[in-house]
Amino acid sequence: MAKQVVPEAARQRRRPTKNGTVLSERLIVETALRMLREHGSDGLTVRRLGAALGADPSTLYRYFRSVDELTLAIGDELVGRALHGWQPGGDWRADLRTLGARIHAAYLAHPQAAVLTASRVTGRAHEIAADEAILGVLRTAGFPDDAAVRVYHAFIDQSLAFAILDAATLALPESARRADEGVWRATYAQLPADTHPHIAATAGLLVARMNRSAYPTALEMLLDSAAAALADASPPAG
Amino acid sequence: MAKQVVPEAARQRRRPTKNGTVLSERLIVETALRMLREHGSDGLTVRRLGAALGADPSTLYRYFRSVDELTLAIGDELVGRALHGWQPGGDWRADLRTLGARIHAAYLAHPQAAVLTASRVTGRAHEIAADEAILGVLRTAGFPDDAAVRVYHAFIDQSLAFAILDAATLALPESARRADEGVWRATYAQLPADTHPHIAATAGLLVARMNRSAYPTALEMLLDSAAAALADASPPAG
DNA sequence: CTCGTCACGTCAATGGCGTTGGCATAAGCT
DNA sequence: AGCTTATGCCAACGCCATTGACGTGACGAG
Repeated sequence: MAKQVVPEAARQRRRPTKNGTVLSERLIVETALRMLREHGSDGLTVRRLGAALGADPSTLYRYFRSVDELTLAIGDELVGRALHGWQPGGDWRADLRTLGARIHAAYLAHPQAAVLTASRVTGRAHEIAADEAILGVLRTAGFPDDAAVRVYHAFIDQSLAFAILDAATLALPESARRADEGVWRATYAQLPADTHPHIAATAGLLVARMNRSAYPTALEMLLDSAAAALADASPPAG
Repeated sequence: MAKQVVPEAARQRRRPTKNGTVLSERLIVETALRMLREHGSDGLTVRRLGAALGADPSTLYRYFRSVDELTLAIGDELVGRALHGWQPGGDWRADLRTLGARIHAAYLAHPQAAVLTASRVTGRAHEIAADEAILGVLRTAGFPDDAAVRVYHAFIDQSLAFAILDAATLALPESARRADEGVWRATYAQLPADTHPHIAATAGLLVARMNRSAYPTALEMLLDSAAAALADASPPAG
């Protein structure tokens, strides 16, 4: 029989843990986010999370059926933070830029968490709100439904893909990051010109660009292409 | 003292394992790839990999210092398969399209492996060959070095980001995939129009597009933009 | 043909992990 | 005051990656 997990709203009879903290879904997610940031992707374990909260590890299963469910909650919290306080401004290009930048920033603020929840569909409140917001921007701007869905899809994919890619390099454990960086300097910068002429010729430029994000450029290309589609769909008024 | 890992070439005195198989770096990587495909991302463990090879788990540490190193080898194998037999054709746009498609395909053929190695720098042979190939295509086509590096960077990022994003949804454990799909049908398709008008209005279109990749479109946008940059840099001959 | 070396396979053990079922207890309702 | 039950704790299970000590068999040297 599946263990019962009572939804947050119905929770009532909280008992403090041994050391006095009072648990809640929110407190757990926030603590998990902090642990991810401070101790890396591998630093978050049920046992350590329990310890950080002063609670027995097994207690957390009263709030989340599994680490996977906790993961989804963390992801949705990230989306929630990204969208918090956002309002559409009326210019769809500016709106999409802002939304994209917010998502990107939220992910980069917690790269380890971002990587964990990459590509999952949470179906939780914040995620749904984000989808509704994006579709709303496009449809309000006059995109026909099918074009709106196309642009929505491309926008989501591009934002997520780049945010995750950027986050992934930030989220690597310190050791892996140093290893990867070492590989660049030790291997790429030293390749002889006779076997690898093109890398050798551009090694300096390559290393300099190493940690730049390609997202802003890609987003502008997407916006241009969407604008062209919109112009086609709705011929200039008057 | 660090355990000694002898490079493949220097290996000599192979002894068959208990059940007769003769190990090699290549055999291990290929078995790992098969296990990933068949049993999912969580299905690959040192213990199970050992069992599949008929070898004691600890034996694998004679070939790879850690699972992380094995992971990098798997990633490089994927790149190697993607580029195998490829030759530049002289038209840089076509070449980049082909390279992108090959990488994309190789990743999608082993989504679990692709996700594992996402965003790592292996510094191994195949990866270096790929970088050299891409830079070669661009510089041979007449891109000045800085433009070549810019396009290279955008191309790599976009290819990898989308390949990984696409692979990630394929790579989820069966349970998570069913859960995510269920969320779409159960949650998104059922949202009432008064609270979520935009999702409700486009639910059908959204669900239909669910598993389409945004990569091809994004790649064409990138190629167009690169072509424009090239035209600026080298005014038409004649 | 013999012998020594040592690469490589195996064994056993360590400490960590997620997860579960049983139990005690205190919060809130009647 | 008494009952129900949500919630925290405990102990245990079967996994995991990794390591150090131990053999043993293949090979090169003579």
